[in-house]
Amino acid sequence: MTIETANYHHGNLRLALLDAAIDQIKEHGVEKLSMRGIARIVGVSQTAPYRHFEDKNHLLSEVATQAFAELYEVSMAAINPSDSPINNIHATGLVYLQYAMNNPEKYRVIFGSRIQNRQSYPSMIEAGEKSFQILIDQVERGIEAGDFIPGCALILANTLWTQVHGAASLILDGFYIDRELPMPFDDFLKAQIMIGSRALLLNPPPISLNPPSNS
Amino acid sequence: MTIETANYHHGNLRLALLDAAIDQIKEHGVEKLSMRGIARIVGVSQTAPYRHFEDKNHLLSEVATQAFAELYEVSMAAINPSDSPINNIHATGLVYLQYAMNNPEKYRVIFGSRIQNRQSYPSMIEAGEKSFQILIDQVERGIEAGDFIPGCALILANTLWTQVHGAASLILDGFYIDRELPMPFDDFLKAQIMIGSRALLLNPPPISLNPPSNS
DNA sequence: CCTTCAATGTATACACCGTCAACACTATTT
DNA sequence: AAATAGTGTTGACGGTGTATACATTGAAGG
Repeated sequence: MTIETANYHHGNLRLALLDAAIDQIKEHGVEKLSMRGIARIVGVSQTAPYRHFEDKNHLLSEVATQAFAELYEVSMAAINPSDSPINNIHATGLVYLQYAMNNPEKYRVIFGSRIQNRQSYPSMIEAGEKSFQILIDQVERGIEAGDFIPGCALILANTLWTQVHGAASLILDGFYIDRELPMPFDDFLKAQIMIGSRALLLNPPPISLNPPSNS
Repeated sequence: MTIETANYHHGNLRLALLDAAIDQIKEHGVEKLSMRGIARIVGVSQTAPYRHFEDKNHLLSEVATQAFAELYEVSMAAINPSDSPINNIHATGLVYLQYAMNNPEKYRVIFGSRIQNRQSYPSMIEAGEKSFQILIDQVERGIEAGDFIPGCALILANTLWTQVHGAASLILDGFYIDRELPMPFDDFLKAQIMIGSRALLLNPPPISLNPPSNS
């Protein structure tokens, strides 16, 4: 209860450890995160974290859950219910990529293979599904409106997800650092999203890529 | 030269270490790979590997280069020069995904964040670019034939790559283990590829997803 | 042929890591 | 006031990547 117990009992070690972990991940990447390291930062003994997290994997799964929640927030904020599904998809795709680029190490925690046994962390999975549901909703709207390929919304939403996740991964893994692109990077991202989502349209408009895309 | 020097000098430690490393990666994943471990397997001292690989990162980059080469091989084998670009793209996409699923740990070495400073391993980068070039070539053919969106082949090829890489990542990271799909997994993969590549077509045919796709 | 030398191996050591077990302190409940 | 459950510490075990110094050897040059 008291903020300054100051001595033996930390007060809110659990939270402090999580914060320290996220900090370290942001700063030096998941690979460099260590249990002993965050204990040192928070100022407790090296085994204290184990009173609050069964092991490193459990800690990471909580970080991932939190990151998923953030991904959900930015995606949701990009949705405008009165706008068209395709526009909403463009918007969420863009903020998704921006989140990944602004939080590369957190994104890697979510999707990298650092966390094992994903299926045994249901609250993390759920947080991820919640974001995905945003996409499914928009796709369903598009199908109902007759704009998208009819059939299974889940499949279509999946192509969108894989598209944008693939782009995020490749970007974070440095595959575009040296490659010379024919347009500014930001336009490149938009073009990727536009093309990817074009696949969903029943009658996609003919487009060309040379003029830097005005829709 | 002699196969059985048997004692102090191993003969071809470098190769033996690489083999052991790939073996361990296949069996237990990159995360569990250790320099000491492969030294133990090969039967040399724990620091012997450092006579042949500057550090673990260099070793991994060689494994990745090798895996890229395999990816190139399977992709190239799926190309039939007399077939249409879109069909070739479908075919390479499928074998790409199959490679990823059959060699999950190797795929993770290539793309996971285990390897740092990618740009300082030019031969690895080159091996990757070579595979990517296959896609670019087919896209260029499609553009020239007037079937694909005109403009920049690199951008279009990239959407294909991100699509298929995103799918591979999500699959390997276990995101489809529990999700119930409306079709057999193999059809799911094909549907993803078909939809993704549909984005490139200037006048994509109207399709529906419910009948399990007969093209 | 013998010497020399670079290549390739080893032994030892340092500084980390995740995590277990035993013990110490403290807030809360009985 | 005593017991207990929660939270902290100390110390240890077995693992890791890698630097340093030393040993062995096959090949090259006198």
